[in-house]
Amino acid sequence: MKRKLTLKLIAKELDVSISTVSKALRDSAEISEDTRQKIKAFAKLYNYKPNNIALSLKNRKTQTIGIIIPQIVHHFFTTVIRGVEQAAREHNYNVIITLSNNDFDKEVLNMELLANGSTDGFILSLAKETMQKEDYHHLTEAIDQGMPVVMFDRVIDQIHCDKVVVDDRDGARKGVEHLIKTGCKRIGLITTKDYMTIGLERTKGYLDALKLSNIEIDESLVLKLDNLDDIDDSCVARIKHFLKNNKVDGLFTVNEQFSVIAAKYFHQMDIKVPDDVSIVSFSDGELSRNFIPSLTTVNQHGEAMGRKAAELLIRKLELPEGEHEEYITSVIDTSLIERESTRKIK
Amino acid sequence: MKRKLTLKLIAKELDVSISTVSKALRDSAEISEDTRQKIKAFAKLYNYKPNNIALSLKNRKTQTIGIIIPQIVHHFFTTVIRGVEQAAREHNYNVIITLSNNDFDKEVLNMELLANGSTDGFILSLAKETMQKEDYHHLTEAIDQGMPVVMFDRVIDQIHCDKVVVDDRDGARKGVEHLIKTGCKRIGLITTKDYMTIGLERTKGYLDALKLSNIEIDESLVLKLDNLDDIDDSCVARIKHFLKNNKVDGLFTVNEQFSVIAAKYFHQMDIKVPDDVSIVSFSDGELSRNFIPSLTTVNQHGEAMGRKAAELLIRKLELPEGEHEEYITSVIDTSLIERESTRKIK
DNA sequence: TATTAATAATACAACGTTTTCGTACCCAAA
DNA sequence: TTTGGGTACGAAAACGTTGTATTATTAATA
Repeated sequence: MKRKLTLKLIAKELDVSISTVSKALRDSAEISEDTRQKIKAFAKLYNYKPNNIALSLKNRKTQTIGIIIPQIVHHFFTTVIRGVEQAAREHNYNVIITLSNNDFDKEVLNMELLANGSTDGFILSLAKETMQKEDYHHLTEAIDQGMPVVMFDRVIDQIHCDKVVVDDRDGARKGVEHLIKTGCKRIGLITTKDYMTIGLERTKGYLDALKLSNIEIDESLVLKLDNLDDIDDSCVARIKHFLKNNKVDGLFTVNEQFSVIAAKYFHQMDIKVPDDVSIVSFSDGELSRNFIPSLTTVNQHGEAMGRKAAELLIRKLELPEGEHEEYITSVIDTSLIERESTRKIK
Repeated sequence: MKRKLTLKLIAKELDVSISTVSKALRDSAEISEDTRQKIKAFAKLYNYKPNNIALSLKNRKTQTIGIIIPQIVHHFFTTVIRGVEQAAREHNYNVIITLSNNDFDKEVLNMELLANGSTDGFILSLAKETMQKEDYHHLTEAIDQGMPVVMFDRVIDQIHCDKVVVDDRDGARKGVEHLIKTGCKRIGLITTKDYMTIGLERTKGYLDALKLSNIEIDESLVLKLDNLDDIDDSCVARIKHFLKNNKVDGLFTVNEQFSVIAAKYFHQMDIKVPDDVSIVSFSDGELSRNFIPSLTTVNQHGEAMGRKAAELLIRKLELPEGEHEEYITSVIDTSLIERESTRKIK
């Protein structure tokens, strides 16, 4: 490991003081044209770059915002990140990302890493395990310490901070209503256990849609699974079992994966999509787009969420010291993307 | 923004010196049991956490390693990240990620962010645009400055640093040989333009396999596309056009997406996979696994790559000051995952 | 010639740590 | 009473910056 070039080193080399070097490089008028040029030339030659760590310490500001997300494979999170990065760039902030892998301990660790100096604030979506445990001490701690936090997507009410959520309930309603409009009568739902708030909300939307169309609710058509991110064999088995025992002509699932598993099952059983059964899933991703048939989905506008989250965060960051604003929960709308897994509306 | 608790604040509050607080918190024997307890209790109560920035500055070490990757949606990169994180954790390093989005400027920006203090070293895979431009000044600069760098996957020879690559050529050979073994005679290749080294290497592997089996090489069966990550309509059109004009009974593609596009076309044309045409793609991901039929792929062992990259980096980081070791290029093997898009070997 | 004003540079403190070195105090041994 | 040596703490430097205050030098004015 070589030693990096510092102001001190330059100063010594050119036989001037550190302050002189610093000022010359920042084009201060205090320094004579001569010395300034000399110093700048030297710095350029040896490629001097100020040390960010020192700057952060001095300014008590890092100009970076952190993102903590459970998983990165999801197309949705990718779009969120893009949104955050756009907004960040516009306001001259950098972005770094850490993954919790849906693991509680890792989430805590990452938060501590980001909260203890590396970032000015962060944006996070909770790990599944965290929601299961209902242990939010790391969050409240960070917030109490004055670290601005914005939660998105997987949000919980008990934590007081800015939030950006998608209108899960309404999105699910839209999706299910589309199934109804295209002629489905017996609509199944594959969702997650209720501790996942987004699953819960989407379930509500499903129920809303049925009620609005005066379709009787049949509890046996609802499957609540424990697993959201790591689809395993037992999960696949349960879905197949569910579909075998409950004939449906429409299916709404709270994520892509569930839909794909179902579609594979239908394909295997020679049940035609969308003729025999139509499918709509929440969350638009690569799978939905590329599947045969391509899947009709409820799109979450991740980029808009990311943007909004970053803007909320930056607004907090740039508040004058001591000032404080009310927390906002911003609701991002959804939209239906019609593809081949549903019939056309006549 | 509230002010965070510091040693100085604690010292003032308890009317001792900063040194005493620091020592007490680190359980120094110099401090009496009494004072130590008092200070620790106070720190705990108000949740004192040392400021990482200050520590980094003092120690001239951040204990974090950075990852710069072009895109995050790819399952492959996710597995690499996982590998890096595992190795990092074992050696007590943190990991932060930034995305270049295949954009040259962004790659440069991110490198500067990470190189100027935020990390002790980084692991990167080049952006497509960077390879196109062949402008590597940011890399050489960082390396010259003594920042340890490990490149993976998308690597170029001209840069001197540790590297972790997959045996692209051999992997492609394996894939194409599998097609040959299962009875394919006219095997097409969809690859990228030659500036993408990985595309080039995989093309070589394709040629190797044909030569080894004494199959004549037909240039018209090779399609070189300009686009690797952002599949657009023109890309889809070119693939369809290619497949329409060149009847093949086997197809090898350098990534999942190309295979999926081809498979969709075959489905549309009522060409059966694998009966009429078999498909093998490089890079195993979610798409391959979930497609109908699921795709036979050449798996890259991303996790192993990540691990290796992190280990190489950390080894460099922990080298005593001034010492220097030879650069290593580590080649990670591939393996074939047989699925439904190829026929069984008899 | 003495005073003032401008110019050009430097010293110093601060950001939050850790650590080395000092030092004040007390008690025992000489 | 002096010396020696623990014990318990504090002062200060260092990491790399920046900005304010200060000083030294020269030029212009009274």
